[in-house]
Amino acid sequence: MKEPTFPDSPLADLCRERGLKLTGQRRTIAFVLSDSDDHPDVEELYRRAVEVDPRISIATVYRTVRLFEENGILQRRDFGGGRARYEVADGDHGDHYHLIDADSGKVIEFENPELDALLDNIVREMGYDLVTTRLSVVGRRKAKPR
Amino acid sequence: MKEPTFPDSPLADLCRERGLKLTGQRRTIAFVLSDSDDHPDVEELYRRAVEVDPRISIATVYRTVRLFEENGILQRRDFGGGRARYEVADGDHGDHYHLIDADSGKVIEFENPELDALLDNIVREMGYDLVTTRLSVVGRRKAKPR
DNA sequence: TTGCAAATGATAATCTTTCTCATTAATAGG
DNA sequence: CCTATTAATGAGAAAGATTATCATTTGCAA
Repeated sequence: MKEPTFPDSPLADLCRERGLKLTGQRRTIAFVLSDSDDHPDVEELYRRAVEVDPRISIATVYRTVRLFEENGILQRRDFGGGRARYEVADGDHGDHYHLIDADSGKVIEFENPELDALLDNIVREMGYDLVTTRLSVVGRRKAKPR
Repeated sequence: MKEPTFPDSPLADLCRERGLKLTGQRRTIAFVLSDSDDHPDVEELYRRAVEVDPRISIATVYRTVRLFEENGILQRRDFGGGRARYEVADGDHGDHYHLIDADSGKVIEFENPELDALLDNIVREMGYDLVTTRLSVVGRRKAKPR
């Protein structure tokens, strides 16, 4: 059986750095994730992974995605629709947020330092340190963009 | 069989106002919801509803909760843990948000007009009208509150 | 009060995710 | 480089949450 060849992805390196065993499947999944700039669910990740290496099972995708989330490599998102979706975790810099088009369901990412700061403040004043922010706003395209 | 007697709740009125048929079960569920100030999941709602009127099935709770959500009476929340949780929808005034204790999982509600305004602004500048905000911040209690 | 469309109850079916367990593979040490 | 050990994987079963089915019941308008 032939091993598919592709370079180690940034996420694969991250995986090794965290002391996780870098198996072929994890290498593949990490590659696929590094290559994605959207928010795939597990089914979709599995589809993409199989393209790269058919010797992979959906159970492993579930396992890997969970492992990566526990290790801060991935973040799980819920945009409705019943299945969890994943994206590469933000670095130490600013978080990013999601605007969901109420009609099309399309997900638009945005950043906003002012929002970062305000949230940090609010949480601190309540006596907590901010760990994660899960924010998605649902919006409807304005009828008359001026 | 005896009908349980209790007054129409605010949510029951809302239900009628929206032109939804006010069945005994919906009246019961609305009552239970009006009486709750937490974020019960369907199982928990079912438990509370059965207390009031045992002639109710969990299927109906699922159906009602979905109906109420579609009609803007309830909002569905995801705090992790695999099941959807529900709360009475905010009025036209300010939204409210959730701080989740990272260690205990406890949900703490808060409001913040500044945050309302900022989100509204951000979304407007992206060409959208804000429909709903889903925000929960996960925080960890500070070790040394000064 | 009656008729009918809609809602309900009980349970089957579906969908997503996790678990089980026999097999396979990664890695440290020789 | 080879081997042993320990963890990861594959395939499918199982679990958990939610939705669908269909015969029966009920709200509500006429």
